[in-house]
Amino acid sequence: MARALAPAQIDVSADLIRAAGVKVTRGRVRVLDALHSARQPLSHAELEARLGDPAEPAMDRVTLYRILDSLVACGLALKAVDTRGVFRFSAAGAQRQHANHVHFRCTDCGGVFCLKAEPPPPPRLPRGFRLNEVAFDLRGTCAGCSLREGA
Amino acid sequence: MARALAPAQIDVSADLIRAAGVKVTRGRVRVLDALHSARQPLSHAELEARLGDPAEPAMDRVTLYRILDSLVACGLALKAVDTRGVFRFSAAGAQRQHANHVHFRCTDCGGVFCLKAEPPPPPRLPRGFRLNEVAFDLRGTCAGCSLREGA
DNA sequence: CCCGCAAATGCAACAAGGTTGCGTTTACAG
DNA sequence: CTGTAAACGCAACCTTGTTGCATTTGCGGG
Ligand SMILES: [Mn+2]
Ligand SMILES: [Mn+2]
Ligand SMILES: [Zn+2]
Ligand SMILES: [Zn+2]
Repeated sequence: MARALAPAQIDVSADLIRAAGVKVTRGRVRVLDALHSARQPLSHAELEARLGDPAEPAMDRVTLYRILDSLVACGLALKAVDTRGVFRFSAAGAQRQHANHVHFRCTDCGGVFCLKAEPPPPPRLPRGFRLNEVAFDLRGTCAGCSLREGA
Repeated sequence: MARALAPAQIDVSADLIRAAGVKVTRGRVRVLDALHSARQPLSHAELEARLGDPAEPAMDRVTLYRILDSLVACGLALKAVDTRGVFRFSAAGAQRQHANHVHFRCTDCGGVFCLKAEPPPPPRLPRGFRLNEVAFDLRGTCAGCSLREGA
């Protein structure tokens, strides 16, 4: 009861996981759902907080690490290190939606913020070079961290 | 005795440190020397190993962290995170020259190419955000790799 | 529907990298 | 030379991430 989800919408994550050839577990589905509904790459700690569903029995810290590793291994998630040296995870496929705008990376908390502006056109490349991706990243301190530390 | 150093060469690090407006200590001089003579950015662990001078009393782990922080704070060293999430330090001045132009990173061979173009002006930031650094990186395959693989 | 087994999970212990608190020592301005 | 703020050494602590092992679970095959 109280399970009001659009039938066409449920189990998208489960299907992806099955298609990737690994076991479909409650944990993997929850984590992949969280990654899909996130607007920026999430750290292990942020995921743990976001997964705090009172109904669910709160998954183990190590299990979350292993789930993330398995999602990366089968190509469903991407892993990258942030400015603080902490790993952040994002749903694969979601990265293309971040291709066309600028990102701000807080050197203090490691947070990633999507800005509205789109990246400027790339300069002319030397002969023979093939462009694949443009990364226009701004680094500094976010509003929260600036406040907290900024005297 | 046994102190055979070219007179013009000695104390360059000490002078830099003094000019930066912080106290000149044996530890800071040793670390800045090590950073200057390194060919790549060094991690805390690598520095600790490299500083294993039997004559000196082997500086404390925490002190090394604090020395590195102080060198970064006064602009004599740069701190960056590597792909494993570990901080690496380098003498400033070496990289300063790469601050004001665009880079192309070959995803195939890992090479970094400096382009002539300077990075475009950053977009307006949300309220409270403080900008420190702008990175405009292009990713793709360089001329050599494009040729070799480009069938 | 049930079984068996590999894969996944939970828990405890561990490890590396980094930070904090505090008493002692040291650089250096006056 | 002296006083003092800054730097140092040491112990304890924290966060992020990993490993070993016993228990549970997804799921293919009967
Ligand atoms: Mn984005
Ligand atoms: Mn350059
Ligand atoms: Zn921040
Ligand atoms: Zn290349």
